[in-house]
Amino acid sequence: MSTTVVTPFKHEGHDHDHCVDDALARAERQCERRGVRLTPIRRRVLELIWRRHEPMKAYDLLDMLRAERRSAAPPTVYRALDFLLEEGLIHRIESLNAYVGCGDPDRPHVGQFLICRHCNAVAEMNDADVHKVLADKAGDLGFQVGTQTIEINGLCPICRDQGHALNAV
Amino acid sequence: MSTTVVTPFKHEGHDHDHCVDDALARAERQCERRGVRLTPIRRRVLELIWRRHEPMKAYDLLDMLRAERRSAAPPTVYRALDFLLEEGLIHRIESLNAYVGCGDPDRPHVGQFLICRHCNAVAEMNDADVHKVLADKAGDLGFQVGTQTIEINGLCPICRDQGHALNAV
DNA sequence: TACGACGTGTTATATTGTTGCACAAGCAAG
DNA sequence: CTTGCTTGTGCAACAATATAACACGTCGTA
Repeated sequence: MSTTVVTPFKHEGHDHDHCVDDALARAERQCERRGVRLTPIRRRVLELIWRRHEPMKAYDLLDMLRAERRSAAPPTVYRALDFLLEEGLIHRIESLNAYVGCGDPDRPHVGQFLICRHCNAVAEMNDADVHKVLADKAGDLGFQVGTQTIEINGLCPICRDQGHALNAV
Repeated sequence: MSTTVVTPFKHEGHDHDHCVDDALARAERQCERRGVRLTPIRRRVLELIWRRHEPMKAYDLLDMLRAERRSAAPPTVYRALDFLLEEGLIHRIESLNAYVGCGDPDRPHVGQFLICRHCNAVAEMNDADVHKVLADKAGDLGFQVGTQTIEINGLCPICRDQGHALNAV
């Protein structure tokens, strides 16, 4: 089984406070190791992203930031996001213009995302088979693969079990 | 081999006029069959997209439209794009906010795109193995797959052969 | 003819992301 | 410690992408 579940769906009963604290602690350790600064703004943005455990839009983050920091403006948020992306602490979901926390920031990687169209939950996989079959097929066409953007829209286990259907977006 | 190359890279020596005319003729036939109207605006937008054979941005299309139709405004372009997307005549590249022609509009499908970071050329694959491995892996996690967004950034055969490197974006 | 569906024109607005410059905070060399 | 460098932040404006709302026109058809 080559699947690594980097960030699972937020299942019922998971201790979300703990999950967020964990992510922040990991981020702090990693930044220290790398000699980069997880400043209060950057830390707060990362926390806001993890708190919701679903893709967060830049301007939603901005609104939240503004509630506690009068000076917050678009560049405030985008700079923090750029830093967090750079350090691998978050990923950008292209199909949503939104950002999610990364459960495994240590190694640089691109994620393979499963996005629930009903509840917006996101899980991140990192599956070597997926990566390989894409790289092989692209290679057959003479294409040299750089970064893969893979975003699957559908229904998460919980929403599926609740009888929500794919066709009704 | 489960790979279908829906739209190949524009290789040297390919007769681009013919390629564009073909795409337009196919589009016309398909719209007629379906009883929908490929109006002059819609046809022109489709033609502009095919002409360049690379991802086209909405506002670039708008600028071109405006050159020949004074009344063109953002809704003019976006309505045409919506129609063309709906009919499967073009695809949207999420990671670029751009649009490309589809070489096989007949059957509804989502494409798997190879995008050259050097020359911006795009090829569309539609590979059943890729689709299946993703669906299987997602299924293992209890996720029901709806639509797949797959966009691979890298180097097309020509740019690769010319010695361009991946790391230099 | 009258109606209804569809396509377009027009204006305004919403959403998402960037540039440029000034200032402040942390840090290292002398 | 202080000078100077690098990095982070404040702030104002702007650029790029996309949608809303409503009026009007065209065309097929009852």
